[in-house]
Amino acid sequence: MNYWLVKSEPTTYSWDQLEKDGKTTWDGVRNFAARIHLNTMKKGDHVLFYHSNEGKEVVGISKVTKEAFPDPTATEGQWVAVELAPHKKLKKPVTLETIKADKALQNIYLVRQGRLSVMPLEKAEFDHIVKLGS
DNA sequence: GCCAACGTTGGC
DNA sequence: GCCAACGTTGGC
Repeated sequence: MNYWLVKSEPTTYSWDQLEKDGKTTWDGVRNFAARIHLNTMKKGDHVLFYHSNEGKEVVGISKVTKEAFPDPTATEGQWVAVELAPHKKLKKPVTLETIKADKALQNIYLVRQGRLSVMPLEKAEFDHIVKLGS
């Protein structure tokens, strides 16, 4: 089992929308590093859902329900998408501020490399964020 | 293959 | 709305 974090601007696609839809195709990723991560995702992996720009907080845990397949929105290039479904909403969102202030989370990509939209997490880091949110 | 210029993302 | 950071592109 691997652990991940994906970002979305809530004005584009929010956690609430994911809960309403029941599942979604996570497409539109056009970044080489992010693509490698999408390709590594396995069915059942847990994925933290982060709202960028508005909120700037981790709001829920989603699950990979379909492993990487060709991105239907890509007209050129070998881009991939996965399918995600909501798993559990965090009782209280974990803000970027909290994460930045937490010694155990200093090394996650979210802090070190703000622009990456799909990133891996260590199990300990994942568990820690979930704990902060419960 | 290097590096400058440019575009995009995302925090503030 | 601004700007820093970083990825990508293109000229040499």
